[in-house]
Amino acid sequence: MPWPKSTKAVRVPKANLHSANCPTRLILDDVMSRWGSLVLVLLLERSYRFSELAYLIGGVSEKMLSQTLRRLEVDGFVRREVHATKPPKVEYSLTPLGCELGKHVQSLLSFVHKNASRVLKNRDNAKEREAG
Amino acid sequence: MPWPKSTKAVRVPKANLHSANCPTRLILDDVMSRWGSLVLVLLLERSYRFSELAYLIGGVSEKMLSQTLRRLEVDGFVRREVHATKPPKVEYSLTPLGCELGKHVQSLLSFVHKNASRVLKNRDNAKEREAG
DNA sequence: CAGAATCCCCTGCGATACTG
DNA sequence: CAGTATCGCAGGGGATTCTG
Repeated sequence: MPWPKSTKAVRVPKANLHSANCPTRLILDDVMSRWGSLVLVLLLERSYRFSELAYLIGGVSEKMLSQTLRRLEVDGFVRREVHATKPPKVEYSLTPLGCELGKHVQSLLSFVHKNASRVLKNRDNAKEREAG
Repeated sequence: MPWPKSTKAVRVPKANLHSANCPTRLILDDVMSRWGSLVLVLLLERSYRFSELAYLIGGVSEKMLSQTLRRLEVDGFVRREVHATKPPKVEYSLTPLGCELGKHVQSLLSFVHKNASRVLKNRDNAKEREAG
C-alpha cells in the first residue's frame, strides 16, 4: 500500500472515512451487512424474540441471525434480555444508540425500496443495451 | 421456504422488505456493499476519475472498484463519461437518483463515523466482560 | 490511464445435528 | 425456545498479467 510521503498534497475528504485503516469500516461491516440492516429496521418498530426475527426475515439462517445479533449487541446497538421462563424467552431491542442508528438505516432502506422498480428497470435497460 | 397459507395473520411490517424474494435486497447488495457505500459518498462531493477513486478509497483493488462502479452504473446511480483524450480519461458522477441515494448513505456513514469511538469502547467492554 | 481476464485462495454462509 | 458445533462448498475478492 504505497502512500505518498508528502502529506501536503494529500486531501482526504470527509475525515478519514475512506482510509483503509479507519475503524469506522469495521463497524460498517456489522451495520451494512445483509441481515444487520434488516434487523435494525425491524427492531426500530418494537422488540422481538429470536424466533420472531427468524420468521420475519425471510431466508436468514439461525446461524447468521445469531451471529448478526451478537455483533450488534457487542457494538452496543442491540440489547439482549433473557427471561428465565419456561420455555426460555429472549428479547431483543435497540439501545438508544441503536435507535438513532436504526433511523438512518431505515431512511436508506425506505428510499431504496421506494425506488426499487425504477432501479430494476434501469437494470433491464442496461442488459438490453448490452444485448442489442 | 414454507410460508403460512393464511395471509390473514401474517403481518409483514414496512411493506415486504423483509421477505426473501423482495427485489429491494438485490439493490441493497450494491448499495450497502463495502465499496459501494464509500463510492457513493465520495461522488456526492464531486465527480472523480477511476484512478482518483482507487487512490482515495484505501484498500480497494482495481477489480473490486471496477465491479462496484459498473453495478452502480447499471442500477442508474452512477454515470460514466468517457473522454477520448490522450491518455484516456473516464469520469464518474452521480445521477440525480444516485445523488438522492448518496445523501441517505452519507447520513448513515456520518453517524457511524461520529460514534465510532463509542462503539469501539463498547466492543472493548464486551471483550473484557467475556474475559473477566 | 482505465480497465478485462485469469488464477486461486480463503471464508462466509447454509445445512445438519446436537445442547440447556 | 434459543441457540451452539461441525462440516462442506460456492463464490467473493486479492494478486497478477494483459489490452486499447
